[in-house]
Amino acid sequence: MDRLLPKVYDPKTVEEKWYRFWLEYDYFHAEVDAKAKPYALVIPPPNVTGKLHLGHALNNTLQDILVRYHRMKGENAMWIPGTDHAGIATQVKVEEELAKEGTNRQEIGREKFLERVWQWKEEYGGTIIRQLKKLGSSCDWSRERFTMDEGCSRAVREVFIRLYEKGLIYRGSYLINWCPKCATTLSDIEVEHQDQAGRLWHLRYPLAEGEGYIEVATTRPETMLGDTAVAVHPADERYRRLVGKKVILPIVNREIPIVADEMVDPEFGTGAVKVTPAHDINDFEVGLRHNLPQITVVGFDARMTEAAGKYAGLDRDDCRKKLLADLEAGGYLVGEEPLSHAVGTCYRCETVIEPLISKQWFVKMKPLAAPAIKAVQDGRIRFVPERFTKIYLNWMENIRDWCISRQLWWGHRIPIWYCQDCGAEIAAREEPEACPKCGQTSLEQDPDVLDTWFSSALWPFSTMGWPEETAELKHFYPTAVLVTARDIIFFWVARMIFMGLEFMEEIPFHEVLIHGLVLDKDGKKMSKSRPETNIDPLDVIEKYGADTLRFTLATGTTLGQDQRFQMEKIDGIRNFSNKIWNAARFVLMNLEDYPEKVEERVDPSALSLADRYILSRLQRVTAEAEGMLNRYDLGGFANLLYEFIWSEFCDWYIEMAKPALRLEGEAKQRTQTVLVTVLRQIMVLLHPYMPFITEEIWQTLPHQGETLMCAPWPTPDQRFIDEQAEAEMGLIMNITRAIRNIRAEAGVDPGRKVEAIFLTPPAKQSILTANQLYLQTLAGLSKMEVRDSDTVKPAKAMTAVVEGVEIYLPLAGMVDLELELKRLQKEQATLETERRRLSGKLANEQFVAKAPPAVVEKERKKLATLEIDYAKIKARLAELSQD
RNA sequence: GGGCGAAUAGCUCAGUUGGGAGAGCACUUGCCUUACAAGCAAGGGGUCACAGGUUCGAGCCCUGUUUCGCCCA
Repeated sequence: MDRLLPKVYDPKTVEEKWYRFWLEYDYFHAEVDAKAKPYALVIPPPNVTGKLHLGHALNNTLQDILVRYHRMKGENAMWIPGTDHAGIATQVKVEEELAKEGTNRQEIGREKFLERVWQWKEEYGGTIIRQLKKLGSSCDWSRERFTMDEGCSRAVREVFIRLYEKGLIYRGSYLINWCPKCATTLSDIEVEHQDQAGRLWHLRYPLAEGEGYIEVATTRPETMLGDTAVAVHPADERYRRLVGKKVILPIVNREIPIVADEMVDPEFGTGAVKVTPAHDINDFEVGLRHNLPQITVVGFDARMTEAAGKYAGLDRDDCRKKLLADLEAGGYLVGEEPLSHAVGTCYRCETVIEPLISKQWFVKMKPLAAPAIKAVQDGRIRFVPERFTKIYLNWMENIRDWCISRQLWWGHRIPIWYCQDCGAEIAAREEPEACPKCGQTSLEQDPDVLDTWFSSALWPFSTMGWPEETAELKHFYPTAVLVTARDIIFFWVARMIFMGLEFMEEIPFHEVLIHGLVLDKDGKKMSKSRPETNIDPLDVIEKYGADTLRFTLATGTTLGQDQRFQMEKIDGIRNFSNKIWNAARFVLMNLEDYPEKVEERVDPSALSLADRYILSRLQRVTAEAEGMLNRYDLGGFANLLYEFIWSEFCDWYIEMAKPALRLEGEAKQRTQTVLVTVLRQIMVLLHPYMPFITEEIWQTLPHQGETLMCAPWPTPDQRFIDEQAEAEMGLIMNITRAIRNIRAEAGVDPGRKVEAIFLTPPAKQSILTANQLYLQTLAGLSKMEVRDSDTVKPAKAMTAVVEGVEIYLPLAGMVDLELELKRLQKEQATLETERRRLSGKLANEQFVAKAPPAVVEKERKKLATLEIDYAKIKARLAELSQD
């Protein structure tokens, strides 16, 4: 039987082998099965703009952990993968490519351009899928989707038409956010507010009648060309008498009214503001309330329009300079002050947004938001961590209508046609042949496309075949949990919720798991502008393996908290992988004479202390680990397993198994059985985190079944929970540590075996004698003697006291009296501090009266053992001082 | 301006109903001990940001302050 493994774990070949194996046997695929408990996830579809980054790696690792865990629990686990067409982002990328070739989209035309984008999608979409596979993601690849594939597109049209027919989609002229560089509208949340150092200019507008003026403050003087009023707060005494009067707009010489509106903050600036309804959202609303004209002075190209008079054609920034000069010359500019203020910028290209009035398509949000608010309020959808509930609700409760049309070519074309003859507006699922009103055939489709997030909002049900009433929808919808980062709660999570409720009449998922971002080693966001901070997950996988990357990311996860990514951590987990590998090597090396078909039921009545201890701990870890998974403490799980494997299984149990394996017959076989049992169960528990190495090892160990990924998830076996074994083992461990400590401090050569004498109360004698083998091996003892406490103490020896057991190491010729005194004095001091603390606490009547009895009892016991150890150390010190 | 998060060992971070301050890395010392030197053993290192309060008892709960980060307006 050749089961020997190489000394250093090589993830590369192993990972490729098993992923191919899983695919070949179709283990990732889930069928609709009415008898099974469904567990469905839909992937947050990565943008086809480029490659995956570490944030994606984290996101998909967490999802894969959950899916694999639930699959092993016997649930019908299904994970739908896919990608997002990412309208603006992708279009920009392809346009950049065209620019390099010396052309642009207008030149090659819409059709050719779209062909190019599809090519791009094929290339990068493919890359993303390959990356997900490298990571080990157990997605059902037969269900892979794309937000612009035929099915999703059909769902988009269906949703649009239904909302349109319900009156929830409308077209109208409103102030929208315009990105001059991307040349498209943006929704409110696609505008990012950046604090910039700006200026606040004070301008004087002369009153139309009589002397005097009103002073306004503005950060955008160039828009004054489009001013149609000045506004003050109705309660502002300073201006009360001016309300209703008129001022002359300088330079332009237009007469505009002074109006009173609650919007104005009397504290800010001069308390009087210029009103430009065509270029500011607040002003726009003031304009509507007061019936003010809208004069557009900045155009779609960010240049001044004809309405700007002599400034027409100037760039908005140049216009500002020139205008300020003119205002100053005319005596209208009375001052300026520095001001830090938030400027709206495009979330894709960071260009300053121009608010403009434009005719666009909107979704009416209030009726859709109401049920989406309720679903979260009444707990049908739960955010994890809980604090994100408030963020969601706050946004949803203050939601404004959603501008969904984009002046792009890449996306879902708006399913509206305009009759060129009668002007009718026709909403249709498929291209209509003739106008239903006038019968003419010259129809033109709206040139715009829909916001990318419109299609991703449908993802949980469009991927399952909606609007057909498919078996998938019946079985798998709603999905179990949505796993995502907090930055797309508004963009995506919120919209899926209201779309799901509207069209499926059911929530899209029961829980929303929000994880943190992956930051660089300095705690900053990784960004494209600082490529040196960007770590490519594929490079990490190439060098260290996917298991290591996954475990590193998972172990750093605390609910909703960001994590820094550091290569030192990767090294540590790589070492952990190797540790597991070598533990498996050890077990396999010791299975030569282990019968292949051995009955592996461990008999609890015939086990050594070490066996009982590790089996008991295994049950506890199994129980605790599952609890952690169920409350999404995925980082806690990783740390628990790390600690259990490295320190309890490897450092203690395997070390104790070594002498046991040198025994003959049943004793040896029992140890082999326990080693195999524990290691195999560890592989099962760890599989969702490290699918590859665990499968490799599991397959090499005696096992049942074809693949670990479908092996049953273990439940703790109460029969093996053994408090006594844990306590006794604790004593053995503490004694071992104490002896090792003495040896190290006395400078005993590590290879040298020494003699030990234990003076112990009768209750603990049998524990020591029964576990002689372990103590001798682990502590390096040549022989050991166990005596009653009250027998004669060895004279020249190093000493320690552990839980009432006195340890004497008569190190012939090596006992340094001074050193020993120092050691014992230090130990005495430590015990003394602790003893004082405890006795003080217990002397406190309030504590004894008010603390829970269990706590008091615990402290009493602690003090009791402490007192004994303390007394023994003290006595020993007295003895030594006498000599 | 409003909201949220963070502040714990030199560094990065855990710490789940309030009851013994922990891990990894780094550091010191000694070991190639037949699974693993990507390892083993032993060790040093903390006013839990600050100030109050509640409590028998606070890293944890309450109030306020400071610094950093994020979101919203």
